[in-house]
Amino acid sequence: MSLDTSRISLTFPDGNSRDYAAGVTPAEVAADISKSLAKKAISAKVDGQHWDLQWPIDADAKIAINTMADEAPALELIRHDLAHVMARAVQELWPDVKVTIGPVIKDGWYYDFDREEPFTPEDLGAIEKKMKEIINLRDPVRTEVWDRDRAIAYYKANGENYKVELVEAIPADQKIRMYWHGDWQDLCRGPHLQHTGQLPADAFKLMSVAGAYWRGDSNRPMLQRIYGVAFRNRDDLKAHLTMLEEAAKRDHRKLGREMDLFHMQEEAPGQVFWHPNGWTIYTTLQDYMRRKQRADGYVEVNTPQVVNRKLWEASGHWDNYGENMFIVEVEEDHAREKTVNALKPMNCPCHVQIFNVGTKSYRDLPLRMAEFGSCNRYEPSGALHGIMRVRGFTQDDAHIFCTADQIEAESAKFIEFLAGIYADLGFDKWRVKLSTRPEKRVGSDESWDKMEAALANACDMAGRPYEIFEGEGAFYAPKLEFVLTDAIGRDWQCGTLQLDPNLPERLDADYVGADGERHRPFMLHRAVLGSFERFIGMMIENFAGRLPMWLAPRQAVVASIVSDADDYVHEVVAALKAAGVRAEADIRNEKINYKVREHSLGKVPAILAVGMKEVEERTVSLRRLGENRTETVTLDQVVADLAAEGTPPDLR
RNA sequence: GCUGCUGUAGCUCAGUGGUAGAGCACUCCCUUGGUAAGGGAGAGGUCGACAGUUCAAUCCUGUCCAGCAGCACCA
Repeated sequence: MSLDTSRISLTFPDGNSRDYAAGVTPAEVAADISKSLAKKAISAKVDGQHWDLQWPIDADAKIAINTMADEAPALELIRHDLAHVMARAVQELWPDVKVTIGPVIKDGWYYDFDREEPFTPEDLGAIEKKMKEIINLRDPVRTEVWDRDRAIAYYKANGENYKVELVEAIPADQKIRMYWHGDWQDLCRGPHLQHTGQLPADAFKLMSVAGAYWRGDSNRPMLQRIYGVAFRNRDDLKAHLTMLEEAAKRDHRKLGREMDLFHMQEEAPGQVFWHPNGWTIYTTLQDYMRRKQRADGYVEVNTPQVVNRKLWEASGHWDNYGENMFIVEVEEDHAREKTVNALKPMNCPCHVQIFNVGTKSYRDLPLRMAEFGSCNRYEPSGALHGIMRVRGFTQDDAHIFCTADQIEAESAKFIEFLAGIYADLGFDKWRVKLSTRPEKRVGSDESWDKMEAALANACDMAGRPYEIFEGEGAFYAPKLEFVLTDAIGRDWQCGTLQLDPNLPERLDADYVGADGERHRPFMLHRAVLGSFERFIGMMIENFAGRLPMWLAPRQAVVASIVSDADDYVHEVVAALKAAGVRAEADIRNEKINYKVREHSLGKVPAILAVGMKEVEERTVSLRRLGENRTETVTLDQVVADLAAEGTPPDLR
């Protein structure tokens, strides 16, 4: 601690410290250490904060000088400064374009522009070229702190209305930093590189252009957003582009076609035509879920698809979600008015109807009511995506009717149930999000305290850490969401556990308590997979089509090498089928190479080739998907092995 | 829903103001081949739908439908 306020002490990562005049910049500190460091430096870490090399340091601090070797700050600065460089390139090419915002995102950045003409792919090439020119200029970066009025006046004079709005939105206690490289100016809090020449001209790429609302608000103007990706060097960029190609190869829409799982067509947008192969996956998964649910104390029900609007009015869906419901109107000659129904968008109101039949006792609770409920929602056209976001789908839905006291134990029980299923399905990376009370809500703070605590405690009981998402809960109650991470690192929110004191109230559900009085039950909405359509789509991409044997629609193909082996092929198929293996014969007049290629592309886990040698020895030549070696196995052995591997995990 | 792009054979894609082509898949023939495409022949299309411009539209214009990317949405 230096006593003289004009002197400060900076401590380096190695523990040594040096004194400097207050207001020293990291650039000066770096220069003080070595000439080469001064040149290589890109930014600093000052008391844990990412610090521009030009920002003065006014008090004692820990300091570390960053170079391109420090991955996180390097990528941050590269992507950030490329956003500025891109904005400058655009304005140099088209001076009338207005700039807005350009943040760093995963793998890169974007920048939103206001321009009448749409950007074309050719424009992106021209912008990239201009960006490289700007990088080569090695223009130093300069920042200044301005006062608000000056910044507003400046942007007004330049006609940059979006920037005016941004400046006005900056909280009064925050500095307004103005940024330049060359003569080009932007509003930016930084930090930044020393000069544009520090940017890797060969390690970025402009990817796409798309519309985006100003400030994310669909009532405001639509801007044009250009996306870019950037890395520290060319190899990293190439690796990223290769990864994108790999992800494209996993696309469930492409694999769905190649594996003959399903198709979709214009006449039924957002709805799936399941083919035999795809439906096998679906029913296999559903059978598994049904067994798991039964074992966990659920009863299964089934409820109507077409339900009169009266029920949706009572549940509140008609008012709140009417626009997203499929309406079915029926004209009846004898009726005074036409009957208006809606296809059910969710199952809960129907489940309450079942609950409401007869008088329920506290002894009936908790009542776990499950349905593989077919739902239809009129999703906005732009939201549809393969079988992942559809208008007709089936949830692995259930509602647990319980008392307030039972919420915690039921929630914990559900988390364990879900954990077992994710493990069976091959997902070991998943996390829990706890969404808490939003600003607009109903119910007292005490009741929110209790509900949030119940969910948090349930996570603790199940031994699962959770992240809190403040204000993300529904207006009536908090919820848990279960997010799993797939094989290529993408997150999918699948499971959910939503508390609900609201719907039992609206639909007047009650039970008789031990005290002989009527009480309102709580409802827990819960799902593990979410929807079968989405979950299967996600699994196809996760496994790149190579589903675990028990879920693979075609588990084995027995292929003849010569037609004299055909009879034996049929015998092998029959033996496999008898053992419960989904097996097919391929005795087409084609070479074995051709058959192997076709079934490999079809992602069949086991190809059993049979020639005269196998016929004589009563063996098969087994080739597993993804391997290019083969193995000779006796018929009995291969039947036993494939049957065992094809057994669902809960039946092993 | 919004912005942009796209829509030609089952799939992937060429192409033209004078009503169309390739490869693969499909059917048939030859071939019986030992682990990722053997050879030949044939069949297959209201060029997304509807209007308009034109002597003539798959091609140009408009509207609609669907798909793709992003945004917004996701009870």
